[in-house]
Amino acid sequence: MPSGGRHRYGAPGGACPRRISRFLEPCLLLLLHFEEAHGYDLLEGLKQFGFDRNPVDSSTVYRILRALEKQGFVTSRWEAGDAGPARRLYQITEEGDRYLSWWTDDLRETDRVLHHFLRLYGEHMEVHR
Amino acid sequence: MPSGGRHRYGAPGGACPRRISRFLEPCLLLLLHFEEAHGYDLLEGLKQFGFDRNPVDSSTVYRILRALEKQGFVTSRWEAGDAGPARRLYQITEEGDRYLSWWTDDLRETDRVLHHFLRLYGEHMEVHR
DNA sequence: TCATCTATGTGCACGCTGCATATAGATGGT
DNA sequence: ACCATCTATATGCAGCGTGCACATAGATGA
Repeated sequence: MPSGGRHRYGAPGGACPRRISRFLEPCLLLLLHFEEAHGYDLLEGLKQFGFDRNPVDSSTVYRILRALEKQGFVTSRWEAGDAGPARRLYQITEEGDRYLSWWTDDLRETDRVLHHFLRLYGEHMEVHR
Repeated sequence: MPSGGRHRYGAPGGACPRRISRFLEPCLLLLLHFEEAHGYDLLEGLKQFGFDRNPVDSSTVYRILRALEKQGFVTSRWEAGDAGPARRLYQITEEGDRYLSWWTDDLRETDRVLHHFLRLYGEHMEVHR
């Protein structure tokens, strides 16, 4: 469920209903807080955040990284490839740290709302069949 | 934070980064599982789901309700207004019940992913300052 | 030479959603 | 009678996020 055809408003296909809007952004920042990395590897690191079932599109990742750089949340430098083509190595900035912290607070609020919904659903369904 | 100007990718303003994509849909279905209601009152009921800080736009609610009806997840009938204009009274269907159940499973998955992120963040930040 | 893998990027189209606006019956004040 | 206001539903438009198709290009191996 939803079983068959693709319909708007509530079917996997197109945008996934599961995903939190712009969730990729804090995930990338967290991964970069662990260690500097380049986009191609970040794609791997993202899998643990539920992006294995619903794989991430690489173009989206690169676009977010460029946007984050434009806003000063990360910096990048070209790394000459000893194996393979050149690649951007991304690094989080102090402002990026703060932005990640803000994002996390925001996600905690999302979590609260989500719990409210799930608790309400559970309590209600306990009674009504 | 984010402090000043409006920038894409991570600022309240425009779409709220907090919100789960299409979250209104399961909220409306849950409220309708409690009892039949019309759109204008559902706007009130939504406030408990974090839509008080970031108020819901009524047009969005009405559009979702019509879409849900089109797909057979809810039905509506006109109720002659003894006070005020006529209004649609919405009722969830059995298929709507199943759809809500599917949505809830999906939100539980979101919850797991969210917890993974928050736990990782917490553990990491415990060490690194 | 050519397919393939690594790595990054652009163009386009579609869905979700907020804002402005339209419609219209009912209510109440001047 | 007129007009503002509240209730209630709905449409048009525009912007953002994002997936898909495709482009680019260096390196590797058959």
